[in-house]
Amino acid sequence: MTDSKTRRGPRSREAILQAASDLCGELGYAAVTMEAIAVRARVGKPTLYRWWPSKGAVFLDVVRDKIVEPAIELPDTGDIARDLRAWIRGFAGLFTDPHARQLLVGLLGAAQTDAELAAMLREKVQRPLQAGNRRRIAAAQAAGELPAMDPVLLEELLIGPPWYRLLVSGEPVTVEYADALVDAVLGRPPADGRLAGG
Amino acid sequence: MTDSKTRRGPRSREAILQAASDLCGELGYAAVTMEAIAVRARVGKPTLYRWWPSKGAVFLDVVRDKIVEPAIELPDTGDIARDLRAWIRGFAGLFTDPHARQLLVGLLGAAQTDAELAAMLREKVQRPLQAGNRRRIAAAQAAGELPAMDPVLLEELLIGPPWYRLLVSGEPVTVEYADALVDAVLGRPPADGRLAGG
DNA sequence: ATGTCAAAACTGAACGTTACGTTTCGGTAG
DNA sequence: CTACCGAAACGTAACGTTCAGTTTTGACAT
Repeated sequence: MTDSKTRRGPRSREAILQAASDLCGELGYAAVTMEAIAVRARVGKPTLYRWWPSKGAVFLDVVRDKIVEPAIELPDTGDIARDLRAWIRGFAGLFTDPHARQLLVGLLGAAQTDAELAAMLREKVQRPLQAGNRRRIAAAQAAGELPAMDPVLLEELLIGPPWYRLLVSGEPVTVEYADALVDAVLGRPPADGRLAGG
Repeated sequence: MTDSKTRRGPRSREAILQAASDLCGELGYAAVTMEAIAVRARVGKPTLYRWWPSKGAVFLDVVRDKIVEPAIELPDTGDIARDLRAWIRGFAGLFTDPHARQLLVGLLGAAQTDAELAAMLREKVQRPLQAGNRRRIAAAQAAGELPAMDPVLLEELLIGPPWYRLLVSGEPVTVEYADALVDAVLGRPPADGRLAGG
């Protein structure tokens, strides 16, 4: 029903997403309006609303296309420790880049008061990544390479703290933090040997 | 400097915070407006803006008075494992209660696009709690009761995942989840013995 | 203690502004 | 000719401020 073949997407999808992304970099997420996106993209407002029901929906696609898909997937080189480290470092890089940070924080903030948007965010961005990640973690656990616990919990021990820093505490998510986090969850001693006797 | 003795606060602070809290429960955070708060509290709009610069600022005080202070402090009974469990269970209870959830999620969402509000949130709510918690964790580590790692990281391993569930994944934060989380961070085996073989 | 008074702060209404989401109109391309 | 699209205009809603007119407050005089 929704649409299958002959449906043509918005003619200037790229221009619109680029305009939104640029405006967010220039003004910050909150100050971007649908009107401004339309003007910048040389598109009529009705066209914009035809394909995206809200500003949040536009930025959902911006984030999906330009941010998440290239950057946030648990790799699989066979060495789980290395892969987890690379994965969490990916979050760190994303959460540190000012532009990506603006986009993510603004979008997540909007999703907190827009259930529609939150649902789309989970379905279109989160869920597709989740399945693969958890399978990979469970396999490594079965091979005895990771601590035995609910794979979901293990995943959240790794990505929860960076998200917490991004959305709650505002502390920076550095590469060093990412590495310390992975080491802690893998049960390794702190890299600098501090408190080794505990 | 700000004011010392004869400064009188808003005459009907209680009525205003109560009105905001009630409206949030009835309509959801996003649908609450400053106008509606003023009407409900039988207060003029100028008075409202006189004491709170924005809707977010009002809800910051709501959350601080009614939610956070009574519920989110790491207790100190001498048994650190028990205390951590009670602490994280407190988060679970808060994140599960629909009213508290509305308030917290709405406020945090607004803080993502309002730097002023985010700063107040950290200063007035987060920072006061943080210091005590970290001291308590560090002391327990010194006594060998907790794994040796940066106390900040240990704290974030415990509260990061619940916040992640609240603000990102939307998964429920149950008491069982809280307990499993504490057990995992303390290095205990899963309570139900599942996956015990690794 | 009680009555009086000026200053402060309040309520309620109205205002201009801004962005929303929709509708209408005129031009263009197939 | 027809269908679509950009531009402009529209009504709605909430913003944050301004303006009377009224009530509360604390000080002082009786």
